[in-house]
Amino acid sequence: MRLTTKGRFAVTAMLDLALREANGPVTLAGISERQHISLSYLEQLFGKLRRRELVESVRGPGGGYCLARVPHEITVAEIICAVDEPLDATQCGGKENCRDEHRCMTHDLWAGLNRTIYDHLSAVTLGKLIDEHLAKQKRRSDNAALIDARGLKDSKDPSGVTAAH
Amino acid sequence: MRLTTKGRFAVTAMLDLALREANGPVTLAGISERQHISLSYLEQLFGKLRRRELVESVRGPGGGYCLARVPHEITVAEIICAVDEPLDATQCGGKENCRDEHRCMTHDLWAGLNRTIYDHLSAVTLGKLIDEHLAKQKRRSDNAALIDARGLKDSKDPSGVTAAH
DNA sequence: CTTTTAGTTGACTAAATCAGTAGGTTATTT
DNA sequence: AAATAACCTACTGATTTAGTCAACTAAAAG
Repeated sequence: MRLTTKGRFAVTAMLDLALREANGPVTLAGISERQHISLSYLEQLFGKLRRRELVESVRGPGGGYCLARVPHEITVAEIICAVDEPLDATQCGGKENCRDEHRCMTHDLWAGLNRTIYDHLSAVTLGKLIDEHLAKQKRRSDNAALIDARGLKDSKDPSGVTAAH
Repeated sequence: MRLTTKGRFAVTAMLDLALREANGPVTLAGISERQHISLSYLEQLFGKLRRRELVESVRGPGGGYCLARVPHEITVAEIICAVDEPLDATQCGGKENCRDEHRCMTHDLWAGLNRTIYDHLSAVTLGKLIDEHLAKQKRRSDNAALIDARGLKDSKDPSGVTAAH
């Protein structure tokens, strides 16, 4: 399992999608605007996410993407694996080539390490991230209500998921 | 924290070093041969490892590298961080640029994820890896002794850390 | 003192990946 | 028919990866 910005972009985009899909399909153009990720790059990422059946697409006007499963059944590990092409941790390239007496020393080492990281990221679902995000939202708005007791709210972005640069 | 083959090479090399340093300094040429990592690439990696004070060098004949600390005090996280240049997880580049109402959505997400992975890899020390490796060695040799009760041993590599391609 | 060993440094390279651009096509709604 | 938005391919510049090459310094052995 490899960890780069690519996977992070994908998780960010999926989180944006998850937070908004209640109102129907979410367009990539919208995600692109809110999260400041280029549209074409998103198209590439969502092509992979769709092929891995993490999202479903709806074409035409009013179309966009929806999650293919409920947020609590989509893990961060799945998202990252979908977009980051695999990394052959062992230089023997998987398992076949180690044909000396014992497998190359790093084999079990990396297999174990990969497992560890993968398990950890598998324990984190989109649903969990949403819950955390909303909890934070709530804390913030409670706080704001306390400080500014009058509450002059005219927010056009009630979900509060617009990226701040 | 980023995870690529570069960090894995470094950990592999450090493990080879740790398993052999009892007999004095270990040369990069030796590690190169055993683990099939190019000498020049190892030189680059060990330059960084030395600057981060994870290893110490001894020049001249009989020289090579030693661990700067005991194996149980060197973590996999340290090794990876030493060779992999850092990855600004949040596209706002750390913490300054998020100057809208709230920080960019991914900020806490990635900060938390980074922390998680880092903590996990910080819990794994070279010493631990050595113990696991030796335990595996022992199981294997016990097994071999059972199967081949005569024991025709003329191994030139008692440590058994030579990479199998 | 010379030679050999082995680390140290810097410049350079081919290949791969990252992030994005451009330009088109298909499907669906209005 | 026009507009929308997914889908697809090819291309690009920048960075990273993994590695080569060459010159240098420090220390030991002869």
